Amino acid sequence: MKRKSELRTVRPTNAELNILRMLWRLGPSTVRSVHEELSRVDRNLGYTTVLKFLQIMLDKGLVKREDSQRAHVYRPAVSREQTQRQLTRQLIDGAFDGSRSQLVLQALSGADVVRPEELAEIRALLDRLQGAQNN
Amino acid sequence: MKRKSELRTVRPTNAELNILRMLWRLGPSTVRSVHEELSRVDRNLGYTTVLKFLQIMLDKGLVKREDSQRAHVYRPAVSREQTQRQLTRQLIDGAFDGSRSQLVLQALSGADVVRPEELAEIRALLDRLQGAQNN
DNA sequence: CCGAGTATACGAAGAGATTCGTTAGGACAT
DNA sequence: ATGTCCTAACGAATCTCTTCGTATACTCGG
Repeated sequence: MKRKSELRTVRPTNAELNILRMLWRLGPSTVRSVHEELSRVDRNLGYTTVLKFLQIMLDKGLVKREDSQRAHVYRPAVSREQTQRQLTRQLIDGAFDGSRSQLVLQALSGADVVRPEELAEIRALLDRLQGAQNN
Repeated sequence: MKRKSELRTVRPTNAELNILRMLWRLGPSTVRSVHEELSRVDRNLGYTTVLKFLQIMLDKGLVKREDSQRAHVYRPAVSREQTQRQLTRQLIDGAFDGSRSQLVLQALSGADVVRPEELAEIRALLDRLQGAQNN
């Protein structure tokens, strides 16, 4: 069976997200590479399990693959940012009644350390938002 | 069967989260009330489906119930804030490589409108964070 | 050519999530 | 007492997620 029509991007499951994280970090990779990397975190995770997931994800359109070589090479078909947006939106809708800023408050209030550059970046965004609203 | 030992709070599933949202909004409610409210959003959602979920959630420790009346009254056993913390942490770990501020940036950058009070609150938090780090 | 090693493909088991149909019991008006 | 209406309880079907075992096929050194 070939991949489905995918009008919208499919939400990755937890296990799929673990694999996507690796692909985003490693770039195009064989099943073996992904498996080895994942094994660092999760010992006893089978090779064929990872293979199966990549096949499923290919079918869902979450990854692409180059199969001209014997060992197929997989790469993400969705960007990290796109996925972050998607999941963040779902969290906001599901648990924060649609309020972005409530999520921001929640995330910040739990922080103990934030790098200065990030603080600055956040402030810059706030300034832009405020500017946009005052005009 | 009575509820399990629950050392840690169980992660609510999507469907369970929908019901929790209603309970947080409505306060203690009968199955019927919850069902009616949910029906506004999701037509064709069976009454016994909601009932079943509430029973499952009772078993998981996500809700409590008062069954002295014929129509049992359910209320949340987990707070909205607690659940928001839990889910936010999972999102941060799963999709943002553990970086809180990256989530904040993501959430803010998608925003078009943020209420002034919230902006102020966010700034206040930023100030506190910055102060804590400079000392 | 053959066997060891490494790949993919496939199917299926087991757990969890979601959704109801059906059953049975209480309340109450007739 | 009986039928109607509401309620909870239960079991089960279906779907999705997660994980492998097994089969099969390619590659390369001897």
